[in-house]
Amino acid sequence: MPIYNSEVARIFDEYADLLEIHGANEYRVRAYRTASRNISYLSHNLSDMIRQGEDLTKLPGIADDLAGKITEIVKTGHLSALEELKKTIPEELIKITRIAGLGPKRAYRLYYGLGISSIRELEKAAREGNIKELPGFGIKLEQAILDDIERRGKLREGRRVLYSAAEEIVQPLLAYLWDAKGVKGVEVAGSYRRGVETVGDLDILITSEKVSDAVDHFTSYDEVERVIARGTTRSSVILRGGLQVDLRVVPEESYGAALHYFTGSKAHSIAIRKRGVRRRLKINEYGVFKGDQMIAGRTEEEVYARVDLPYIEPELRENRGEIEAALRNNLPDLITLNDIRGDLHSHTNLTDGHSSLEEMALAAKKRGYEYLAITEHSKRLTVAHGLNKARLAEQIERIDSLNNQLNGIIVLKSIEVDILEDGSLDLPDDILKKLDLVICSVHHKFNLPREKQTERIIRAMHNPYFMILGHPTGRMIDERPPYDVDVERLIKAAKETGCILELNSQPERLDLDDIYCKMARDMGVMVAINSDAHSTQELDFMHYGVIQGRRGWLEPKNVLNTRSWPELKKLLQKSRKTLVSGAAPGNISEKIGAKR
DNA sequence: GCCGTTTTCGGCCCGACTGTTTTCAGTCG
Repeated sequence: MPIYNSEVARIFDEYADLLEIHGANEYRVRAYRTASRNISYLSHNLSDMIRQGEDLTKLPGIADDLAGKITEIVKTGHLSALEELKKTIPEELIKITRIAGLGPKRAYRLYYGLGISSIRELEKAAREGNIKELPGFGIKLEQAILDDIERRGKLREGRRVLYSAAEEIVQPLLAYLWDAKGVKGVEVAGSYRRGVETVGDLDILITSEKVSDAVDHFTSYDEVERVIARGTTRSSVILRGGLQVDLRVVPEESYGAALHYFTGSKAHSIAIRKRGVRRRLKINEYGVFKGDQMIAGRTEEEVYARVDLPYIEPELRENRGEIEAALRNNLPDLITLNDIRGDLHSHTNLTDGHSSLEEMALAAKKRGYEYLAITEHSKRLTVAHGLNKARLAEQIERIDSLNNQLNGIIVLKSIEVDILEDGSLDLPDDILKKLDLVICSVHHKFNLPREKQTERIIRAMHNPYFMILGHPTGRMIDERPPYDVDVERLIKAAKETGCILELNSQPERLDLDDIYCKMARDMGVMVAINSDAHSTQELDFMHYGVIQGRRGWLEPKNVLNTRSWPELKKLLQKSRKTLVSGAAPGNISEKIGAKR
């Protein structure tokens, strides 16, 4: 059973958590966290590196000690130092540090003072009034603990909200904040601005001539349930529904510095400030300082310029190589919604969609698209009334006739065909061959062992009509984990067989995720960003996919549906001819000119 | 525990806010 990078990263993170509670040197803790983060974004498998005798200390943040620990984990599946530590500190204490107001120090005191090692015990002790008696604790902290436990109960433990749900909250809140007297600027920062698929809280930045008015206006917003902090420059509230919103009021001359600082990510901010330190500059949310003198801060561009970097787009700010790319003058020219020329995945009311064929076509035209692929489910998916060969043949005729009537939009004859358990497709080649486009997806048997699931999909990719792998991991954020599949191998197989991977824009899917998008891009495999719309309105989901794609460093040239229909048609036909004629597997990505 | 334009030891990002304290520790982002 090979150990994956994510497992090594998880073990290092857990070790860091326990070390912190144990009171270890904070920089030692930080070293494990840094290593964990670096490992989880690595595009090479650590197991492979060790087997091939590569030097792990070449990796950032890894020296002899951690290289040894990685080797131990890869060879034995666990870390003995972590097992030892668990004997002195219960691992459940980690959960306690996630409660608002509690961190490692207080968790440790709760454990040694009252023997508390679980949320349940914590709640009981707080209700009985035992916590306020501990030194360093008091009545307010005790109440705050109870409040947070209750809030988590409502929200489900540690839940973050989908980006799309946060978007619904953000729009009216921003409009409301603009109404305050003296407001000169309002912007959302934080993970929302970086386009992260789920948002833990909202960070809003405001510039105003009347600071206290702005804070008053904010805290009296109709949706505010509770005010949890109220300072002169910062204020935090909990909205109905449980989402926390932090407001920061900043002066205009600091706006860029503040926006940069509060957009994060934390890792990116730290890396930027370290570059500042090396230049004897102090960078904080008020600006860039040389001694006591402020030398920049009105715009983000100014801040970057002071550490000799070009502007870096928010979606890239994760310290996953964007600073190094900026130094090489090699930042990606990120895709935008305007680059998208069509949608290659949609359904109609013939199967499980809600709009008619004509309605979908016209809605796509209205969005300025050149083409829309109607990709109904295939017969295996009975709950969705999937099409058999005869019904698909009828649909092909309907689309042909619709295309004769329509102007300015082309409907592609397509299918989202099921990949069966043995890796064959749910419809025969003789009908697939009549289509413009074939998406292949896994919709059942999610629980196959990793090896079998991976083989199943790779076998399907060798079918000459396989063009796009739909929602490659099947995950539903917060609802269903991805099926166990080796995505790195899928990307390699896509490269070999000339297949394209989908980035599905349904807000709870966003599958591929950002990290795998970048991996596909780095390996020269193209991505198709599709809405998977089941109604005309859902065509607008495309923008979620574009945001995720930007987080995955995708440029227009990496994305299939930035091509015009004639280009796309030529490429798909060419690719199919190569594959059907039995020649060596072609590579659509290379043919279309995807670089890198 | 890592790292090196302060290079093999000494530093490692920075400030606001709260609560529990009488000057600051802990948490948070």
